Amino acid sequence: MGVTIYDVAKEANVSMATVSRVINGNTNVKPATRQKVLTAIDELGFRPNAVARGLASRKTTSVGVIIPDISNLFFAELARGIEDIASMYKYHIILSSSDQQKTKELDLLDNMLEKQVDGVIFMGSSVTSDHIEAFNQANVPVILAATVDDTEQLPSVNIDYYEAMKDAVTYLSEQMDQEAVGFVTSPLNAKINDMKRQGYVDAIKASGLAFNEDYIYPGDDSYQSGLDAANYFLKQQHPPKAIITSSDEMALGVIHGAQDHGVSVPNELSVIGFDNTRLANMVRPTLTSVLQPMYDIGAVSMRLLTKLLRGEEIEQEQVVLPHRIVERDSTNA
Amino acid sequence: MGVTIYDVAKEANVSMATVSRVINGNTNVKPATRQKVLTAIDELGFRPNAVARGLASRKTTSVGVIIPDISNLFFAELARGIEDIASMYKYHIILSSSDQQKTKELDLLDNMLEKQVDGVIFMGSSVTSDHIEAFNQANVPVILAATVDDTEQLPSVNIDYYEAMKDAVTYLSEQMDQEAVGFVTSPLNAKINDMKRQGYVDAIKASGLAFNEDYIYPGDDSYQSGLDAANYFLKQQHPPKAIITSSDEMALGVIHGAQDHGVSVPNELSVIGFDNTRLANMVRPTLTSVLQPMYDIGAVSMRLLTKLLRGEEIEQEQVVLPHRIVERDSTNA
DNA sequence: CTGAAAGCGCTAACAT
DNA sequence: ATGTTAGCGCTTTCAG
Repeated sequence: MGVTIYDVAKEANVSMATVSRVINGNTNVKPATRQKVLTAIDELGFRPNAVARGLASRKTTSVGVIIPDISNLFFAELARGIEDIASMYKYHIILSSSDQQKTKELDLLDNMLEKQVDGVIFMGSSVTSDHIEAFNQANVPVILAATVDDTEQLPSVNIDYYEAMKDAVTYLSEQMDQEAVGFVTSPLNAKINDMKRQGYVDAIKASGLAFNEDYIYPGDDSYQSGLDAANYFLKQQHPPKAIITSSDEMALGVIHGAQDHGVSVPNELSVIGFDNTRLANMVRPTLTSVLQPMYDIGAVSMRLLTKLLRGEEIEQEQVVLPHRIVERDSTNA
Repeated sequence: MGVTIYDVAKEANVSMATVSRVINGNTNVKPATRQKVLTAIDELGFRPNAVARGLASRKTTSVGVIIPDISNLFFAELARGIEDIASMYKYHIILSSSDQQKTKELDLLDNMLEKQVDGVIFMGSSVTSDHIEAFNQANVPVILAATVDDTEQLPSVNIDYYEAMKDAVTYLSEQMDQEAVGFVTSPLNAKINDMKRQGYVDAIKASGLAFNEDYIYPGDDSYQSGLDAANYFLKQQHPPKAIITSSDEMALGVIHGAQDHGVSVPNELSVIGFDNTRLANMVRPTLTSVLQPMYDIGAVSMRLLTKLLRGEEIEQEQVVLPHRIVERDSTNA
């Protein structure tokens, strides 16, 4: 624009320091002076230059968000949670999609650090030692959202994927009496997928069933791979009587795939999704799903970051949010 | 971090000006010198401070994106288009959701301008004169994406909503012989909704049908309002034989609502959605929909912005992208 | 091809 | 309560 703090100072007959105090809400300003300055600001249409402020104060009030794919419903919801809390605390979001590519993730981090973000929220497929090193080098807090790191060195917000999956399988097997349960995995987050898989295996065994590798289908998180999974399972000699998927979108695929095979859900096949996105209500039969509070994960991550940024007390750096099964019509209650 | 251009200069035995030249790719540097500097940068782990750069150069290589709601599939897709092109041109995105609230939109714009964004992409419900004024005051280019402004004062990227809706209704009435067509509106963008509505009315009249206000149901863009719309229409004495909605999500609602009433789609009722989101494939019957290229709208908007920013030649500031009807199983072809 | 010096617009001691 | 004075880390003339 051109109008600076200096112009305002002249207009209001004060020093630039006083103007600075006013725009920063410093209390040490006589009300009359403040008013004079405010008037001048208004008349001149002064807008403080956040870049200059950032340089002088070494704080930018902006945080970087690295997300696998903003067009994915799951992450978009999470992003919204981050955003709402960020704006509540007057932070801005610099948002970039990484497509889960490690190089891109690291590059984005670097770019964001160049922009002097005050902190970073990271969502990604896996946290390698390269990641950890980069995060440590960052000199600003980094928080993992819906992303697991074995070493637990970084603050993070997640649900207990192992228990969640175990609960889901148990829920299913309780109503089915020793019937096979299929599992459609997702490559989205390597570690999380491992935890889910382990939960699945343990629950299967706990319910007295034999674990069978054939009952695991590697999905890619898309609707189409749900369709494919249904096809895969239903062509087996002893198809599972229930299928649990790693995401709702794949669950819809499974349901429709089953219906295409003339298999009725939930009578002949129970299906349970994961995440409890809005999709769960947008299918017939409606989808039973493991609720993962995406919005909350985002919101809590951002809240945690603000605490770190303001030096507030942190009780727990590894936050585990509750999950639960939301029963709908794709399973027999 | 602490390591500055000055440290690098000392380490490489050159002046900071030379270091600056190297990191800016200025050609006027002897290869040997460049190499020395590069080595020093590497050894010291120097990371240029984009904030300082921004202050000195008056360019931040970041653009503001004001979006109604990032968790909405439609906008998320659009955002992805923006992002991909932005990252291709080395721009960063500052992203904020406005929930279509005018005050919030204007506030966000202001904040982004304080951050000295080089340009803005705006998506919103309506462009009032206050908006126009604010945009003009901005001193950086503002582009409307999937957002219509009557006055055509601002560069924008859209489809022809009027024609698109007209096409959809014509498509429907051609296969139905004088049957009524219902329309579920959306409040998302006031002006766009008007255009769609006008397209609907004109097409109805053109096909020799009488226009009937009862055949328009005011939706709110949610799945639930699609359900409600189906309920509303099917309880009428002469229910429409086809329904066109302003979004795919509402169309799913209509389909399921109809099925709940025992009405078969498409045999007894044709349904056509709008936007052709991924949702269109995730329902049975699959949904015929008017394709609106969200990703492209985002991508083209961002590309247009980069042109404006680099002073490149612009042929047309009001870009109208093509639409078309994607036929699936919710209508009788 | 390289260096010196003057800012960019603001914050943050330090004075007064 | 208010003013003065250094920078923040970099770009950008202007010299040479």
